[in-house]
This record gives sequence, structure tokens and C-alpha cells, in this order.
Amino acid sequence: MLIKNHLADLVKQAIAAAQNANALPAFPMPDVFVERPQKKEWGDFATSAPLKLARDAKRAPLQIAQAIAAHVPSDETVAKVEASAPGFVNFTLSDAWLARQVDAILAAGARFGDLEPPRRLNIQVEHVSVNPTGPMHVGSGRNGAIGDTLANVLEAAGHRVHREFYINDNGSQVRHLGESVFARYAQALGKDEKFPDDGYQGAYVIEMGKQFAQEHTDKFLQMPRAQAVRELGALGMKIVLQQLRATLEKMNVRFDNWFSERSLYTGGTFDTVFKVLQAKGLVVEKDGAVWFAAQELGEEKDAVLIRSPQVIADPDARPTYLASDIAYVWNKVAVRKFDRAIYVWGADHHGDVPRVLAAARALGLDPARVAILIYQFVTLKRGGETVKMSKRTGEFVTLDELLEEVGPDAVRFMLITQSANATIDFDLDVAVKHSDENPVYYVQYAHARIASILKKAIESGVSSEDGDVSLLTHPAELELIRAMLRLQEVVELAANKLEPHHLPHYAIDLAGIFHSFYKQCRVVSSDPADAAISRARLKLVAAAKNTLVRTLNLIGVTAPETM
RNA sequence: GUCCUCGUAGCUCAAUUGGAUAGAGCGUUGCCCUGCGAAGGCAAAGGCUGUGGGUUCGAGUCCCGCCGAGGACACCA
Repeated sequence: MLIKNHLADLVKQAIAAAQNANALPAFPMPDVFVERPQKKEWGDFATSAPLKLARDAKRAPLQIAQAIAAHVPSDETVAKVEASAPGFVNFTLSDAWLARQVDAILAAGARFGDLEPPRRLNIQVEHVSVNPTGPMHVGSGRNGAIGDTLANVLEAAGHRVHREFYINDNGSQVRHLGESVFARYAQALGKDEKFPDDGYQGAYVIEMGKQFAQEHTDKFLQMPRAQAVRELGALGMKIVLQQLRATLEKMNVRFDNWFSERSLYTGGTFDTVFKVLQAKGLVVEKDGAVWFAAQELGEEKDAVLIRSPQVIADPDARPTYLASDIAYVWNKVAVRKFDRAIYVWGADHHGDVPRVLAAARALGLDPARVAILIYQFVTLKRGGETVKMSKRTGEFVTLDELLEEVGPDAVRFMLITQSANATIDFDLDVAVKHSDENPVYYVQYAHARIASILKKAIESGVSSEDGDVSLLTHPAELELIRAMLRLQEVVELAANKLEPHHLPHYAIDLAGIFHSFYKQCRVVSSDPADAAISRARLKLVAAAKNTLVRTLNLIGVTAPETM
């Protein structure tokens, strides 16, 4: 159980006890929240409950705080309870209890920081899901960093998590890719084929054209053009998907499943949801197209589900992305029965959120089971100027290039450190030049330092065996323990609010507190008189390493032994 | 024009259901390595939280107006 929840219980007990003793008047038991105060003088935890109770209790807040403080039952975790103006109750944790937590952290090992949720949920995190038409750009990298870290955190919070990449293999983008590959392929064979105006101009398409010309000679020129475009598009997409997978793995992003959009049609899911919507009168035909009557559900306007034959000749290509999205949400929630389906979408899709949620409602799905996390864009700057990015023109900095220049750990850390709803301004010159000063190295350095201490201890024949943690009484030692114990709260916060950015901030804090401890407290000592404290501190340092490793793993970056 | 996100130290960003004197990193200035990794520590300077109102015991956080940045408003995805 989280300490703050335990303390909240103590506060409730104190309120009841104070009421029994007539120190407080009768009023219904409120919800009590305990939080971290800003100042050390205010202890480890505080509650502002007295301020909130003032009205109901018809007493001055400070008076209520004093009554509560006086009736908090004694508890092994708490050393001091104080009422403080204007109406807080402050808790200071017991030094002895804190010291004991070092053994607890070591015992928890790789599972330290895990929570036990009231109910273990099946959660799907679908993220990245970039069109498989070319190399990833940095924005999609942000998507992957957010999605994967979130998935890690939800697992730590005690849930079962399924990571999925949604392959847009049914849209016009893939057709454009096929057209582009076809043109490059024909050109590679010396044919004067016009490159489509809206084609993908990147060099990777030229490469594919050459490759296919070599592998298949003129096979695709011998078949009907439409068929060749389709088959080359499929081949091209396969290659792009392999590249995407490779790029994502560099960033430590992996998926349990790669889900085909097309399968929503071939597998009959779309037909099913279409009939459900039809039965509810939410499907209308207009101007030759089939529309989703979103207005009936309070949305601003209707949206096309299936385009008219006049606009798109190929029947397979007529459904819009919205048609797929509706079938997909049904597949996630109704068919695969995920308790929660989390989407990670870029800001350019935020306008689609209400329609998907409306569709979920229309299909009788609980909208609370669907969460769509929107993140803002990443803008790159180089030489003081914004780097414009467009896949069509092929002018963009790829994620691969960034990973190459800056390094996977730094990229992932930077993409996750900022809250999703803030845009990221990424100065490439600075990122490359000052990469040594990236916060991720600050954290990793703390880890490497600990690894070095542990190595030194082995060389010096000092062991943590039988280390007595009750000897850990130095303020810097206790400060470090306090910092380690915050991990669970950070996991809870990040999981509840779907805000993975809290993790790197915590990691920086923890590393800083470790560095400060290191400066103040000698761990491995050659003085025989220090033998006992050395053993205890080795335990402390091992616990700190455990905590750093866990935090870095959650963020998805490595914890190097040496740097 | 309507909607979404954002505006906090010189720069990049935090700030846990609205809580106490708004915090880090980088940069700047000054200290600290002849015992565990100086990719480090300690200290200083730096703020009317874009702006004007409002809500209340209390607002960076909630509401309204204005200014500024990015995004969305297709039979594109």
C-alpha cells in the first residue's frame, strides 16, 4: 500500500477519534487526500483536509488541524505529526522505518515500484501506427516513446498490457506508394514512366524500384498496370514495415501485435458494425456516398464512411479511415474485450476524437473504456531555422538519422520528458553538440557510479552481507531512501493520468539526490572502524541502483555499468 | 470564423483531484578532486507564471475577454 494512502487512513481514524472525544463536531467523513508538501520543514506528507473541512465543522482550520494532529494513532511509519497554519497537518516519517525500507527495496528487486491495483485490467496501448509509406520522422518517434513508456508504466501499475501497431494498409496512402514504386521500378528498367505528382519522392522509393527491377526483372510490366501497382505497393509496404520495426527496436519499442486495417474488412468486422449503425438509423446515403450520421449523436457534422463510386473507382478503396476506426474500436472493445483501449495520436488527429467516441457510444460501448491520448508536435531546428518536414517531398530528418546523431537513449529520454500536450522544440545543433549534457547522462552517470562502487567493494573485500540498515541515520542517507520510496507514487501518477513524462523528472531528482549523498557519505572505507557502516551503505547503494535501473527501464533507456 | 493544445528564470521545461515562500537542467558567477567515477557536489544571481477581469479561506492550475505560437475544421490519412 502506498504510504500516502496509509496516512490518509490515519487521518480518517484521527477525525473519528477527535469526534468521539468531542474535540471536533459531528460531520460526515470526508475523502482525505495526502500529498507531498513543497518544503522540507513541512515534513514528508501533508493534508489540507482541515482547510476543506472548515465550513462543515464550523471551526477555524488551524483548530481542526490541531484536533486531528492530536488524535492521529501512533504508527510505525510516523515520527511526528504537526498542525500548521493556515490549516495543514504535516507528517514526518520515522527514521527507523525509513532505514528498514532499504531491505524491503532490495527484497522487491526488479519488482520494486510495482503497484497492486484494486482490479487488474486488460489494457491495450495502440501507438505509433504511422502510415507504412516511408521512414519514420521524429513526431512518430515521440508517439512510440510515449506509447511504450505508458505501456511499461501500466504494467508496473499491475495491469496486463497489450502493445499494438495498427497498419494502415487499406488507405490511399498505400496506393500512392504503389504508384510511386511502380514509377521508380519502370524507370529503373529504362522506361520513361512519369512519376506521380502526389507520389513519395524519397530516395528510398528509388531504391525499392531498383531492387524490384533486379529481383523481378520486367514481371510487373507484363501484367495489367493496376495489378502491378497493387502488388508493388504491397511489396514496398512490406519493406517499409521491416524498416519501421528496425527503427523502433533501436528505440527499444516493441509490439505484441501488428494489426492490419485491411483485416477489418476481410474479416467481416466492418460489416458487423455497419449493420449495427444501420439498425440504429445512423447510416444515410447522400450524393452517392454513405455517411455516418454523427449529427444525430450531437456532433457538428456527418462524416463519410464510404466514398461514392464517382470519386473512387476501386470498391476496396472506398471506405474512409473513419469507417476503419469505427470497426477498429469495436474490434478492440467488443471483440477482443480489452477493459481499456488507449490510443496515442498526434495533434493533427485531435479533431477525430469526438467522432470515434461518438461511434463507440453508438455501438453501445462504454466510452470510459476508450482513452485517446493526444500529443503535440515536435519541431526541429537546425542552424536557428525550423526544419520543414514532409514525407511527400522527402525533405525531412528521419528518426533513424536522429537516433544515429544523438543516440537512442538520449532521443527517447528527450521525447518523453515533456508533457504530451506541450510542443517539443528540438534544436538539433544543441542536441548533437551538447549531447553529453543531456539529463539522461546525468541519470545514467549516477547508475554507473554505483556500479563502480559495488565493483570497488568486491575488490576491497567489503560485503553488504549482514549489513545493518538501522545504522543508516545520516540525513543524506535518509534523503536518498525517501527519494527511492517516491517511485511507487510516480508510477501511480503516471499510470492514472496517462502522463509518462513524470518518470524522467523523477529519475533526474533521484540521481541528483544520490550524487549529493555520494559527496557526503563514504561507502567503501578502508578504516576497520567503518566496517559496519560500510556494509549498511552498500545495501543502501544497491537499493539505489535497483531503483535507478527500474526507473530507467520504465522509460525504456539503458542503465550502463560504465560510461 | 469555430474548435483543440500551449504561453512559467536568458534558453529548454517541471510544478501530483485548486494548497503553504512557484522548482530543476542548460547558460552566467564564485568555491570544492593527493580515499569509492568532477559526465559530480556546494553556493549566488535570475520571476508581476503573456495580459485584463472573475470565482474562494487559497489560483501557474478553474471561468470569461484580449494578445501571441502550433494544430484541426475534405467523398486525405
